[in-house]
Amino acid sequence: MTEKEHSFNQMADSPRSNEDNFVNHSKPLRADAKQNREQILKAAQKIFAEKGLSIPISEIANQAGVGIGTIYRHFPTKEALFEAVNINYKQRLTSEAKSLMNHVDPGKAFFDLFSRVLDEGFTNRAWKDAFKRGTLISETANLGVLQDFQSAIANLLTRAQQAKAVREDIDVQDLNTLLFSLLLALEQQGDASDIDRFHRLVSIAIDGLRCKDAFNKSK
Amino acid sequence: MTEKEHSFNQMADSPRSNEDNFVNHSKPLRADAKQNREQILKAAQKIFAEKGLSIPISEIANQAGVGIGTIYRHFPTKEALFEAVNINYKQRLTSEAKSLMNHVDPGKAFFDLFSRVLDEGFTNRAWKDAFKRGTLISETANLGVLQDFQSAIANLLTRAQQAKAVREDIDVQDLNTLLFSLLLALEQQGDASDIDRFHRLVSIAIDGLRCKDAFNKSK
DNA sequence: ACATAAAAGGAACAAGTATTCCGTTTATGT
DNA sequence: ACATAAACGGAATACTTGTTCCTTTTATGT
Repeated sequence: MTEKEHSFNQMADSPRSNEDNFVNHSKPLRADAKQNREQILKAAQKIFAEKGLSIPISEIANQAGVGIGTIYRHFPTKEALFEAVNINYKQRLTSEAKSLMNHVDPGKAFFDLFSRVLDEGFTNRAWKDAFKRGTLISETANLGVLQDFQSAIANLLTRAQQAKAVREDIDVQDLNTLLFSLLLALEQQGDASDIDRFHRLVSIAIDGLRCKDAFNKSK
Repeated sequence: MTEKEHSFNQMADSPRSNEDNFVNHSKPLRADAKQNREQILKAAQKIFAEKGLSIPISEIANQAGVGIGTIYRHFPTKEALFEAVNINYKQRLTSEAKSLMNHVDPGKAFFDLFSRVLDEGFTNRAWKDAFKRGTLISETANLGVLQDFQSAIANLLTRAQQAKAVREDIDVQDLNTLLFSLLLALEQQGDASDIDRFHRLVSIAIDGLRCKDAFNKSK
């Protein structure tokens, strides 16, 4: 195994005390602390997007110009930091989805969102990894964001199906899995930057999703 | 990160001495050693297929009823063991591909192989992982097997394209990536056993791969 | 049976990295 | 300026898992 990839696992199984190990951002917050928090989020956003969930937390600390301890003061786990960063992407895409819900052409609206999600993933590794983990959001607190996202997609899918633009035998879960699989597709094979190949794959998926109406070629 | 998955990485960077640390299977081989070797391969085949490359080597040792040291006596690295197991799958599928090369219907031949590869991956996690790693085979010694496999697929693809059964803008690499992505698709989402969903995805891919001849719906 | 080289086994080691702990530094109100 | 709680930093800890090393066991030929 010559590969030099970073690890995915090994987050401690049961943190000994999550009590007040990190700031309970509910009331005050000292000036420098606030600034550091922002630096951490900015650094995390950048690095997670570039390298994905797998980079060591220490790199984010470096990039942010703070110590490891400081990160843990602000976020209880690496996971929590990851989510804090990713929730933005989700909200952005959700609002795009919502604005597409009233588009005159349900088919176009659907495929537009489909492409948007894929484009985001193509350039944003954090988004890919979030998809990869299944749980787009696990915090109970942010459950709403996930539900919004899912229901926006479901809505677009249903409308497109009713308009006979998308095959009717699939559900949101299928869609999710399909998106996921395409996002991961280019992770392998050396040049993950081959955008042409990526577009060809997306094109295959889109054609495959189209409603075949009546004229199905026999098997 | 509550997930309890096993690790993917962390194989030592540069083994200190691979000289004669393991048996140089070229001449003799004591009776018990031979038997153990087979036990190890059998166990590895089973466990890798079930759990993928990520299970700890110690589990294979347990399953095989031998010590860890014994495994390393036979195979220089975990990687080497994995390859020893996987080479079989590749040879099997390659011979299937070759026998399809003379099929009367190039389109059917192509899609049959396509499905076969996916079915194998659906039930065999080792195969999925092998795909995932990009390097289906890295040993120079076994390079031929990989080339056979690739060229068999390339042949089927080309014939299908010439017969206007498959869209012409894709190459073997695209195909590889597509297969890979579908194989990974179900790794996420709890029930990896949802064969119906899997078939729906494969169906989408197949429809997307079909040649659209002339009547392309406008965008 | 015996000698001996082959083989087995598994404790010890190496490495990567998330998380904790605690002594030191700093912002803030008085 | 000062006191003090808040925040910081990063070495130490914990834990996982591939690989090595060396002692003990065993097959095999005589």
